[in-house]
Amino acid sequence: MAERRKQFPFDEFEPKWQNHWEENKTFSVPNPGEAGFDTSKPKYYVLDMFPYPSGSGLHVGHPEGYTATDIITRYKRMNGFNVLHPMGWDAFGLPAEQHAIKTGEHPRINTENNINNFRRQLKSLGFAYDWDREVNTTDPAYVKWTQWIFLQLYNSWFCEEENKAKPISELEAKGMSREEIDHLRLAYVAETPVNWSPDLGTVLANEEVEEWRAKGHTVERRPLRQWMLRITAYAQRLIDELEGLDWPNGIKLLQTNWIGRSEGAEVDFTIDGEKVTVFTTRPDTLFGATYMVLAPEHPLVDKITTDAQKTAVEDYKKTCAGKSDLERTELAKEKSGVFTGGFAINPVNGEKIPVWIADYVMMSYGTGAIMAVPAHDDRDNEFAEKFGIKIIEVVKAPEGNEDKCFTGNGTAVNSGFLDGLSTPEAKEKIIAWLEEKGLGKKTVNFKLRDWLFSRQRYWGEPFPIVWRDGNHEALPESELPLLAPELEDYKPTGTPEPLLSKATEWVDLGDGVKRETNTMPQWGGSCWYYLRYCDAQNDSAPISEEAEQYWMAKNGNPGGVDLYVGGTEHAVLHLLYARFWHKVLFDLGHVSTPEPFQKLVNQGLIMGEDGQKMSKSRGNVVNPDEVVDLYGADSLRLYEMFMGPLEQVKPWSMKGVEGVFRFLARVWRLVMDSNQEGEWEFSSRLAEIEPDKATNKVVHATIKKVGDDIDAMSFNTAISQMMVCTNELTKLDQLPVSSVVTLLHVLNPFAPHLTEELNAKLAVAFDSVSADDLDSQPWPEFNEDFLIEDEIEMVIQVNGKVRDKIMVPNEASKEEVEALALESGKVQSFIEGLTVRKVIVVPGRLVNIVAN
RNA sequence: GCUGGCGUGGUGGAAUGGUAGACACAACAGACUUAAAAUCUGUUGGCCUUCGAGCCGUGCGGGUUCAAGUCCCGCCGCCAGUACCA
Repeated sequence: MAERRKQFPFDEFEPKWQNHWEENKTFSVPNPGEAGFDTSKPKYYVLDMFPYPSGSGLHVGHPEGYTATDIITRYKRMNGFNVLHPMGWDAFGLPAEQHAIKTGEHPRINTENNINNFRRQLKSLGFAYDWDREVNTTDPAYVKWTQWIFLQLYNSWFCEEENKAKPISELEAKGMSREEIDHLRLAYVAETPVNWSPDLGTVLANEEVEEWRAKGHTVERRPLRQWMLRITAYAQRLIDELEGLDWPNGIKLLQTNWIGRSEGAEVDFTIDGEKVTVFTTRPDTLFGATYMVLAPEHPLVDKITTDAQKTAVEDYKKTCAGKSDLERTELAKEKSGVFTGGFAINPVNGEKIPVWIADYVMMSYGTGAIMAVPAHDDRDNEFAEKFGIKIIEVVKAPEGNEDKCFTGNGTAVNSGFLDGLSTPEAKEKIIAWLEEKGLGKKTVNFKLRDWLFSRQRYWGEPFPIVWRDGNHEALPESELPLLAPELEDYKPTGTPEPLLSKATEWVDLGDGVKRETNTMPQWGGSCWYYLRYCDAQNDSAPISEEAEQYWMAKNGNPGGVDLYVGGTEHAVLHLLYARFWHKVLFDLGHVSTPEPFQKLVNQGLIMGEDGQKMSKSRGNVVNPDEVVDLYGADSLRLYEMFMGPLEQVKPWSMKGVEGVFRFLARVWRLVMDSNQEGEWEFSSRLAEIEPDKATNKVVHATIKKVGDDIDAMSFNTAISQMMVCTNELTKLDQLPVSSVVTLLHVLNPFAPHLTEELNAKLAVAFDSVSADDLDSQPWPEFNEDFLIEDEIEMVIQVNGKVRDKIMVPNEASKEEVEALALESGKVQSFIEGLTVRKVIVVPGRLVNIVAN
């Protein structure tokens, strides 16, 4: 480690101010009805995506978003808002369970240790969190309400007519049977194929598979009985209600595509008198369907396969079943399939077309059967060419299109009564025709699948469910939280039997009643933590009505949280799941907004100095503790904001940290100098004098720009303006105290320790300086008058090229400016012999003389 | 393949259609110092120069405009996400 050269004593005053904030609970904010709550202030809710407290501690990527929200928090406080800015821990998770398997120690212990380390690190950065509202998803008091919300889902169904969730009790009142009701619940049990890892002892979400495989674990595909959440019921609302949110377009698009709405039609074909329904987005190409493909798992396959094809079909089905979805796509370079021997009848023209099975058709989407139109679908085209199936053109491409297989909109041909119609017209007409004949109907399909919600882990919320006579039953609210019992060992069972099944006493309730042994995934706790922060200590409800209505108030927008900052990795998972839960809670009347997060900002990844993604194996990971030790928390905060735009991916540079460190040292030296003995004393340049014009100008321009830039979350440019201001002040022989204090004010949200320290020192020596902490004082106002200059420099262009610069009086009219410009000697030499055609004057900026 | 995003000095980056390169890093030169560090000052896109200036320059090729890094069209490259979704 390099020798520390202390240019200012950050290692003394940073811990001092952190203790001061902690002791005074400076950043704790009361709820409505509590002592000290100021009803006159508007609210502002600034939220960070809470971290998983991993064993390796904070990464420099964490403080990037956290510093951004911290600046906003401090700035909004200074502008008169009640600001809610909390932090907590997404603490369930596989790593803690892995640790438990290795050591036999309860995962809670490891989790607590990691949380303590994370909390210490965050506090060492001086963030303005309200630590009284700290939330931990593994805390029994929190688990209780996660399970309570699950029961809300369990006890609800989705009413299609009203397009919202409603209580199950309504169905019971109608006299519906238990079986009918169980088919409608938002939380239900179903047998589905899942990613099962025997050595991890759990199923994994699709997106988790790669990560664990890379670490050497095996993952296989097998059908299991699982808890599912009916997120598909909300598919349309999850798309439509993105509309009013202030989110990056890319994220909205990602969610929209993930949900994957496609409009089309279901069309009924017949095979040996048996009806087969296909889904297509291009019903207008029905005349071009030259074969049909069924998914290998399609229930009709066995029925229609002829004896001659039986062996081939059976073999093909076996090959497909042995492949995971992943392998199925990895090996997807070449189309494969087998003819069943059966023929389907095309309802539009009575033609007999061969029926194939192929793995490019998925049982899980649409109807698991397609009509193949090789002339106008790339996949069908590839397949037909490989197997020599007829290709009939039924859409004429627009003039000039040379595509081998045209998939766009054109004009219908070879299509009987559709001929001559444009694609949209043809779609409409054929759908009307099918509906009239009872051969099909307009349909909407979504890619989104219901959410597989159970895991076989230990370290997760147990389901508050018991089984009696083969039926599931909810635990009464009074029995929550239901906590997992301690286990002798946490080793996986090796079978898909959940780990909790080892706790036989806990599971077996007598009389044949048994507990559900699956646990919830980590997403459960993170789906509603932003609500819990509003009322973190409440033990009679997840959140009180009053707290919800204040902190999650709409203020004219659909979302309750005013600003949510975090990484893009949660674009479709957490952000979709949380929206879904929120909508259910909204439908049931527990929350007052249809959306949880109004404004979303994604911070960009911080790369290593080598431009590669930071990773232990590359050895390019930067530890924030080390940076704080060498340069202080303010330097780390400031550097992360100065690197570039928040949303952008950018590489770390220790030299860059030194740069902002030098800047903070310059600010320090505005106030403090070191004397012969090396002790700090007040700078002799400081004086309680009126700033001159130039000083006022730069200081007030800084107030304005920093405020505007914080609003726009353009922190890097705000910092550069403060650097400009500091450089100007450094040049002065006599330094007005008021100007220095103003600079400290605007710098405070960025570098709170240094600025509070200097302000406190100045307050002792100068009567004009308030002894109050900067964070409790209002944001300084700028005076527009100071920004106006008597003379402004204007650029003179001839034919768009800069030829001269002149000073003109501020109040000069366009005509006067034009005259002055034309008088310029340099301009004269460039327009000599030319005719001036036009003169454009942009007030305060430039003059462009057009001549030829 | 598809969908997004992005291409500006040696580097990170700045620029309501209006002076391209703010601010910072690195580099070089100088001041201070016995010396180094720290600090301060200056230079730093390229070409050319008679030292006044001039010419070129924001991935490439076109276009719109008095004026384009910025808007439009067509390419090329990089990054991210996604993948047989009918």
